[in-house]
Amino acid sequence: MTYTRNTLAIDSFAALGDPTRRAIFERVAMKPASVGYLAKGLPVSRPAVSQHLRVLKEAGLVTESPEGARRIYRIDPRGIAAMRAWLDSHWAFALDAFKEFADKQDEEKSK
Amino acid sequence: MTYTRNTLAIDSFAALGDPTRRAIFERVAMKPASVGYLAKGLPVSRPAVSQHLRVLKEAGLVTESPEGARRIYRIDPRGIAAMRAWLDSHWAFALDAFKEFADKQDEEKSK
DNA sequence: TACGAGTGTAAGTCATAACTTACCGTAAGT
DNA sequence: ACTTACGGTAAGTTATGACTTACACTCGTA
Repeated sequence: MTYTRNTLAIDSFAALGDPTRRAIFERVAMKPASVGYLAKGLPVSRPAVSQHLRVLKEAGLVTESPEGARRIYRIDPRGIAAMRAWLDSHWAFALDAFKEFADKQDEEKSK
Repeated sequence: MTYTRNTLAIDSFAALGDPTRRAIFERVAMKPASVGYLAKGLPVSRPAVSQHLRVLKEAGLVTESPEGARRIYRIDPRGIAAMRAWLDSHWAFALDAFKEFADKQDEEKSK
């Protein structure tokens, strides 16, 4: 069952929902890194990191660029941009709706 | 294994990673609604919706307020705010890092 | 107080996905 | 060419979580 389109933002949420992937993403965001380097600092095997990086790549959150025998992973602005856009589309509305509700609550109390 | 704190933003990503929960959240964001009302518009049972709402509530994405026999769910700005903050903390850096990398790529090519 | 509407929770099932080990390909150095 | 470093993929295991049905609770109304 699919409820909506906008696959980039969607996949990004699912991708960052996993704690291991979020840890990998944060490390890559701090500094571009290879698979082996990332695996050394994490409690999972190298193939696991490799698999997570593929998911992050497909979600538009990181990019891969061969550098000799290694492959350096870097942060990709597209995924973050898509998520920001999705959040912003709800943000203003969320504030309005909540404020209106809060105001009504106050009216109830002061009756 | 837990990698980091900031549980609100973290739980929010995991919560919105599920397509059914994202659908529920989007509907609640558009208009406050009861559990039964939401269930009628979705391909899952009412208890399933109830369980999803609990996850969304614990992630700070919705609030619950009894209204007679019903419980009305509304959007909660805190979850979205936490996610925006998390994203923004990576956003500027992502752009910088990516731009720098792109520039280097250009230098390589023009050698 | 009895009843119907609305909802949360418990328990169990099943699909998904996160992880492991084993294997194979590719690039650089001797 | 051989070897070593690096990393993706396959296959299998296991834990997680999304879903169902059954049950219990609360609130308003007759």
